[in-house]
Amino acid sequence: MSEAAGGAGEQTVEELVADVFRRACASREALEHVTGKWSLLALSALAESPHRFGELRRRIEGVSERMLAQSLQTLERDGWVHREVRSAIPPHVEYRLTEDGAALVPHLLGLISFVEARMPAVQAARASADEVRRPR
Amino acid sequence: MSEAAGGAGEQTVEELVADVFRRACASREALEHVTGKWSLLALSALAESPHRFGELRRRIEGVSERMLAQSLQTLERDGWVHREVRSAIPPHVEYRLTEDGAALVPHLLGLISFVEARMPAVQAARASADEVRRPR
DNA sequence: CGGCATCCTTCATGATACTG
DNA sequence: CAGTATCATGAAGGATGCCG
Repeated sequence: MSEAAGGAGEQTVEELVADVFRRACASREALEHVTGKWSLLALSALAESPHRFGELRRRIEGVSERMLAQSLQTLERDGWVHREVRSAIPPHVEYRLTEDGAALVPHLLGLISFVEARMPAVQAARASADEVRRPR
Repeated sequence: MSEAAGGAGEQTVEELVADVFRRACASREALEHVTGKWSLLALSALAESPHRFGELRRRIEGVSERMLAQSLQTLERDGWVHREVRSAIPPHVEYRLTEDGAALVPHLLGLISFVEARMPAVQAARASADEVRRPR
Protein backbone atom coordinates (compact mmCIF):
# COMPACT_ATOMS: atom_id res chain seq x y z
CA MET A 1 0.00 0.00 0.00
CA SER A 2 2.33 2.66 -1.26
CA GLU A 3 3.50 4.60 1.78
CA ALA A 4 1.42 3.42 4.69
CA ALA A 5 2.35 -0.25 4.49
CA GLY A 6 5.55 -0.60 2.59
CA GLY A 7 7.12 2.68 3.50
CA ALA A 8 8.76 2.67 0.09
CA GLY A 9 8.43 6.04 -1.53
CA GLU A 10 8.81 5.06 -5.15
CA GLN A 11 5.78 5.12 -7.41
CA THR A 12 5.34 1.73 -9.01
CA VAL A 13 2.83 0.36 -11.46
CA GLU A 14 1.44 -1.63 -8.56
CA GLU A 15 0.21 1.50 -6.94
CA LEU A 16 -2.22 2.16 -9.74
CA VAL A 17 -4.17 -0.97 -8.93
CA ALA A 18 -3.32 -1.55 -5.31
CA ASP A 19 -3.58 1.63 -3.27
CA VAL A 20 -6.50 1.37 -0.88
CA PHE A 21 -6.37 5.08 -0.23
CA ARG A 22 -7.41 5.70 -3.80
CA ARG A 23 -11.09 6.00 -4.39
CA ALA A 24 -11.65 3.70 -7.33
CA CYS A 25 -8.95 1.21 -6.51
CA ALA A 26 -9.93 -2.42 -6.92
CA SER A 27 -8.02 -3.37 -3.80
CA ARG A 28 -10.25 -1.23 -1.65
CA GLU A 29 -13.27 -3.10 -2.87
CA ALA A 30 -11.58 -6.47 -2.38
CA LEU A 31 -10.60 -5.47 1.13
CA GLU A 32 -14.16 -4.50 1.93
CA HIS A 33 -15.32 -7.87 0.70
CA VAL A 34 -13.12 -9.82 3.07
CA THR A 35 -13.61 -7.51 6.04
CA GLY A 36 -17.36 -7.37 5.66
CA LYS A 37 -19.34 -8.14 8.78
CA TRP A 38 -20.45 -11.60 7.64
CA SER A 39 -17.61 -12.42 5.26
CA LEU A 40 -15.11 -12.08 8.07
CA LEU A 41 -17.03 -14.55 10.20
CA ALA A 42 -17.64 -16.94 7.33
CA LEU A 43 -13.97 -17.05 6.47
CA SER A 44 -13.10 -17.61 10.12
CA ALA A 45 -15.53 -20.49 10.36
CA LEU A 46 -14.16 -22.05 7.18
CA ALA A 47 -10.66 -21.76 8.62
CA GLU A 48 -11.53 -24.65 10.90
CA SER A 49 -12.92 -26.96 8.28
CA PRO A 50 -15.25 -27.06 5.29
CA HIS A 51 -18.85 -26.33 6.18
CA ARG A 52 -22.22 -26.84 4.61
CA PHE A 53 -24.48 -23.86 4.14
CA GLY A 54 -26.73 -24.68 7.06
CA GLU A 55 -23.76 -25.36 9.31
CA LEU A 56 -22.34 -21.94 8.57
CA ARG A 57 -25.73 -20.36 9.16
CA ARG A 58 -25.99 -21.94 12.59
CA ARG A 59 -22.39 -21.23 13.44
CA ILE A 60 -22.60 -17.54 12.66
CA GLU A 61 -25.20 -16.30 15.06
CA GLY A 62 -27.49 -13.66 13.70
CA VAL A 63 -26.72 -14.02 10.02
CA SER A 64 -29.71 -14.28 7.73
CA GLU A 65 -29.94 -16.79 4.94
CA ARG A 66 -29.88 -14.00 2.43
CA MET A 67 -26.80 -12.24 3.75
CA LEU A 68 -24.85 -15.47 4.18
CA ALA A 69 -25.61 -16.58 0.63
CA GLN A 70 -24.66 -13.16 -0.67
CA SER A 71 -21.41 -13.05 1.31
CA LEU A 72 -20.42 -16.52 0.18
CA GLN A 73 -21.07 -15.61 -3.45
CA THR A 74 -18.85 -12.58 -3.16
CA LEU A 75 -16.10 -14.58 -1.49
CA GLU A 76 -16.38 -17.24 -4.15
CA ARG A 77 -16.22 -14.70 -6.91
CA ASP A 78 -13.08 -13.14 -5.48
CA GLY A 79 -11.49 -16.55 -5.23
CA TRP A 80 -11.23 -16.97 -1.46
CA VAL A 81 -13.83 -19.69 -1.13
CA HIS A 82 -14.68 -22.74 -3.20
CA ARG A 83 -18.26 -23.96 -3.52
CA GLU A 84 -18.89 -27.61 -4.25
CA VAL A 85 -22.27 -29.12 -5.03
CA ARG A 86 -22.36 -32.79 -4.08
CA SER A 87 -25.89 -33.83 -4.89
CA ALA A 88 -29.00 -32.24 -6.26
CA ILE A 89 -31.92 -33.56 -4.20
CA PRO A 90 -31.68 -32.85 -1.44
CA PRO A 91 -28.99 -30.28 -2.14
CA HIS A 92 -25.69 -30.81 -0.41
CA VAL A 93 -23.33 -27.89 -0.85
CA GLU A 94 -19.98 -27.61 0.82
CA TYR A 95 -17.87 -24.51 1.18
CA ARG A 96 -14.13 -24.60 1.73
CA LEU A 97 -11.25 -22.19 1.53
CA THR A 98 -9.21 -22.01 -1.64
CA GLU A 99 -5.42 -21.82 -1.38
CA ASP A 100 -5.64 -18.05 -1.49
CA GLY A 101 -8.33 -18.17 1.16
CA ALA A 102 -6.20 -20.36 3.39
CA ALA A 103 -3.38 -17.84 3.08
CA LEU A 104 -5.70 -14.95 3.86
CA VAL A 105 -7.41 -16.34 6.90
CA PRO A 106 -4.46 -16.23 9.32
CA HIS A 107 -4.45 -12.47 8.95
CA LEU A 108 -8.11 -12.34 9.86
CA LEU A 109 -7.74 -14.74 12.77
CA GLY A 110 -4.82 -12.75 14.07
CA LEU A 111 -6.89 -9.60 13.97
CA ILE A 112 -9.84 -11.26 15.65
CA SER A 113 -7.70 -12.75 18.39
CA PHE A 114 -6.08 -9.43 19.01
CA VAL A 115 -9.35 -7.57 19.31
CA GLU A 116 -10.87 -10.25 21.51
CA ALA A 117 -7.84 -10.13 23.77
CA ARG A 118 -8.09 -6.36 24.07
CA MET A 119 -11.78 -6.29 24.85
CA PRO A 120 -11.25 -5.40 28.52
CA ALA A 121 -9.26 -2.35 27.44
CA VAL A 122 -11.87 -1.43 24.86
CA GLN A 123 -14.68 -1.63 27.35
CA ALA A 124 -12.69 0.39 29.84
CA ALA A 125 -12.05 3.03 27.20
CA ARG A 126 -15.72 3.17 26.34
CA ALA A 127 -16.74 3.47 29.94
CA SER A 128 -14.41 6.36 30.58
CA ALA A 129 -15.37 8.08 27.32
CA ASP A 130 -19.06 7.76 28.13
CA GLU A 131 -18.46 9.05 31.63
CA VAL A 132 -16.98 12.28 30.30
CA ARG A 133 -19.83 12.84 27.90
CA ARG A 134 -22.54 12.10 30.43
CA PRO A 135 -21.20 13.41 33.77
CA ARG A 136 -24.19 11.95 35.60
CA MET B 1 -11.71 -16.80 19.84
CA SER B 2 -12.84 -20.06 21.43
CA GLU B 3 -12.51 -22.68 18.72
CA ALA B 4 -11.86 -20.96 15.45
CA ALA B 5 -8.69 -19.17 16.42
CA GLY B 6 -7.22 -20.82 19.44
CA GLY B 7 -8.33 -24.30 18.72
CA ALA B 8 -8.52 -24.85 22.47
CA GLY B 9 -11.66 -26.70 23.39
CA GLU B 10 -12.09 -25.55 26.98
CA GLN B 11 -14.84 -23.11 27.83
CA THR B 12 -13.46 -20.14 29.69
CA VAL B 13 -15.03 -17.02 31.10
CA GLU B 14 -13.37 -15.16 28.26
CA GLU B 15 -15.65 -16.79 25.79
CA LEU B 16 -18.68 -15.11 27.26
CA VAL B 17 -17.40 -11.72 26.28
CA ALA B 18 -15.07 -12.53 23.43
CA ASP B 19 -16.62 -14.94 20.94
CA VAL B 20 -17.27 -13.14 17.70
CA PHE B 21 -19.52 -15.94 16.53
CA ARG B 22 -21.98 -15.05 19.26
CA ARG B 23 -24.63 -12.60 18.28
CA ALA B 24 -24.54 -10.15 21.15
CA CYS B 25 -20.84 -10.39 21.87
CA ALA B 26 -19.09 -7.09 22.45
CA SER B 27 -16.05 -8.27 20.53
CA ARG B 28 -18.05 -8.58 17.34
CA GLU B 29 -19.05 -4.97 17.60
CA ALA B 30 -15.50 -3.87 18.38
CA LEU B 31 -14.24 -5.84 15.42
CA GLU B 32 -16.76 -4.19 13.14
CA HIS B 33 -15.61 -0.83 14.36
CA VAL B 34 -11.98 -1.39 13.41
CA THR B 35 -12.75 -3.17 10.14
CA GLY B 36 -15.23 -0.60 9.00
CA LYS B 37 -14.66 0.81 5.54
CA TRP B 38 -13.38 4.20 6.71
CA SER B 39 -12.05 3.19 10.11
CA LEU B 40 -9.66 0.75 8.50
CA LEU B 41 -8.28 3.46 6.23
CA ALA B 42 -8.12 6.05 9.00
CA LEU B 43 -6.15 3.71 11.23
CA SER B 44 -3.81 2.89 8.36
CA ALA B 45 -3.20 6.55 7.69
CA LEU B 46 -2.53 7.22 11.35
CA ALA B 47 -0.04 4.36 11.37
CA GLU B 48 2.34 6.60 9.45
CA SER B 49 2.05 9.63 11.67
CA PRO B 50 -0.45 11.81 13.50
CA HIS B 51 -2.81 13.65 11.17
CA ARG B 52 -5.12 16.59 11.37
CA PHE B 53 -8.74 16.15 10.40
CA GLY B 54 -8.39 17.80 7.03
CA GLU B 55 -5.24 15.86 6.26
CA LEU B 56 -7.03 12.60 6.89
CA ARG B 57 -9.94 13.73 4.76
CA ARG B 58 -7.64 14.46 1.82
CA ARG B 59 -5.62 11.31 2.35
CA ILE B 60 -8.60 9.01 2.33
CA GLU B 61 -10.10 9.56 -1.06
CA GLY B 62 -13.85 9.52 -1.19
CA VAL B 63 -14.58 9.81 2.50
CA SER B 64 -17.13 12.43 3.42
CA GLU B 65 -16.58 14.83 6.25
CA ARG B 66 -19.46 13.27 8.11
CA MET B 67 -18.30 9.67 7.85
CA LEU B 68 -14.72 10.52 8.78
CA ALA B 69 -15.82 12.42 11.88
CA GLN B 70 -18.10 9.59 12.86
CA SER B 71 -15.43 6.92 12.31
CA LEU B 72 -12.89 8.87 14.32
CA GLN B 73 -15.33 9.30 17.17
CA THR B 74 -15.98 5.59 17.28
CA LEU B 75 -12.27 4.80 17.18
CA GLU B 76 -11.63 7.28 19.94
CA ARG B 77 -14.40 5.86 22.07
CA ASP B 78 -13.01 2.34 21.72
CA GLY B 79 -9.59 3.59 22.72
CA TRP B 80 -7.68 3.06 19.47
CA VAL B 81 -7.22 6.72 18.62
CA HIS B 82 -6.43 9.79 20.67
CA ARG B 83 -7.89 13.18 19.79
CA GLU B 84 -6.01 16.31 20.81
CA VAL B 85 -7.31 19.85 20.46
CA ARG B 86 -4.44 22.31 20.15
CA SER B 87 -6.18 25.63 19.68
CA ALA B 88 -9.68 26.91 19.40
CA ILE B 89 -9.68 29.52 16.64
CA PRO B 90 -8.96 28.40 14.12
CA PRO B 91 -9.49 24.84 15.37
CA HIS B 92 -6.41 22.63 15.22
CA VAL B 93 -7.17 19.01 16.07
CA GLU B 94 -4.68 16.23 15.81
CA TYR B 95 -5.42 12.53 15.76
CA ARG B 96 -2.89 9.91 16.75
CA LEU B 97 -2.88 6.23 17.63
CA THR B 98 -3.01 5.23 21.27
CA GLU B 99 -0.74 2.42 22.47
CA ASP B 100 -3.53 -0.03 21.85
CA GLY B 101 -4.05 1.46 18.43
CA ALA B 102 -0.38 1.14 17.61
CA ALA B 103 -0.54 -2.52 18.58
CA LEU B 104 -3.64 -3.06 16.49
CA VAL B 105 -2.51 -1.41 13.29
CA PRO B 106 0.14 -3.94 12.24
CA HIS B 107 -2.61 -6.52 11.95
CA LEU B 108 -4.55 -4.23 9.65
CA LEU B 109 -1.53 -3.29 7.58
CA GLY B 110 -0.63 -6.94 7.22
CA LEU B 111 -4.10 -7.68 5.97
CA ILE B 112 -4.09 -4.77 3.56
CA SER B 113 -0.69 -5.66 2.17
CA PHE B 114 -1.76 -9.23 1.68
CA VAL B 115 -4.91 -8.31 -0.18
CA GLU B 116 -3.12 -5.77 -2.32
CA ALA B 117 -0.48 -8.33 -3.20
CA ARG B 118 -3.15 -10.85 -4.20
CA MET B 119 -5.12 -8.47 -6.39
CA PRO B 120 -3.98 -10.10 -9.62
CA ALA B 121 -5.30 -13.43 -8.39
CA VAL B 122 -8.52 -11.83 -7.22
CA GLN B 123 -9.11 -10.16 -10.55
CA ALA B 124 -8.35 -13.38 -12.37
CA ALA B 125 -10.82 -15.22 -10.15
CA ARG B 126 -13.47 -12.62 -10.86
CA ALA B 127 -12.90 -12.77 -14.57
CA SER B 128 -13.22 -16.53 -14.71
CA ALA B 129 -16.26 -16.50 -12.42
CA ASP B 130 -17.99 -13.90 -14.56
CA GLU B 131 -17.13 -15.82 -17.69
CA VAL B 132 -18.92 -18.92 -16.41
CA ARG B 133 -22.04 -17.01 -15.48
CA ARG B 134 -22.23 -15.11 -18.73
CA PRO B 135 -21.05 -17.57 -21.41
CA ARG B 136 -21.43 -14.88 -24.08
C1' DC C 1 -31.49 -28.53 1.96
C1' DG C 2 -29.87 -24.68 -0.35
C1' DG C 3 -30.93 -21.32 -2.53
C1' DC C 4 -33.25 -17.28 -5.52
C1' DA C 5 -37.00 -13.74 -6.15
C1' DT C 6 -39.83 -10.45 -4.15
C1' DC C 7 -41.42 -7.10 -0.99
C1' DC C 8 -40.82 -4.00 2.71
C1' DT C 9 -38.39 -1.67 6.60
C1' DT C 10 -34.42 0.20 8.61
C1' DC C 11 -30.09 2.05 8.46
C1' DA C 12 -25.96 4.01 6.59
C1' DT C 13 -24.26 7.44 3.79
C1' DG C 14 -23.73 11.69 1.01
C1' DA C 15 -24.86 16.55 0.01
C1' DT C 16 -25.79 20.75 1.90
C1' DA C 17 -25.96 24.36 5.17
C1' DC C 18 -24.62 26.31 9.52
C1' DT C 19 -21.53 27.26 13.90
C1' DG C 20 -17.57 27.91 17.33
C1' DC D 1 -10.51 24.46 10.39
C1' DA D 2 -13.21 21.17 12.38
C1' DG D 3 -16.85 19.89 13.10
C1' DT D 4 -22.55 19.52 13.96
C1' DA D 5 -27.37 19.42 12.15
C1' DT D 6 -30.67 18.44 8.74
C1' DC D 7 -32.53 16.21 4.92
C1' DA D 8 -32.93 12.94 1.05
C1' DT D 9 -31.80 8.56 -0.89
C1' DG D 10 -29.87 4.35 -2.00
C1' DA D 11 -28.17 0.32 0.01
C1' DA D 12 -28.39 -3.20 3.65
C1' DG D 13 -30.95 -6.35 5.80
C1' DG D 14 -35.12 -9.25 7.27
C1' DA D 15 -39.48 -11.96 6.10
C1' DT D 16 -41.84 -14.70 3.14
C1' DG D 17 -42.78 -17.85 -0.59
C1' DC D 18 -41.27 -20.80 -4.38
C1' DC D 19 -38.28 -24.20 -6.71
C1' DG D 20 -34.63 -27.80 -7.95
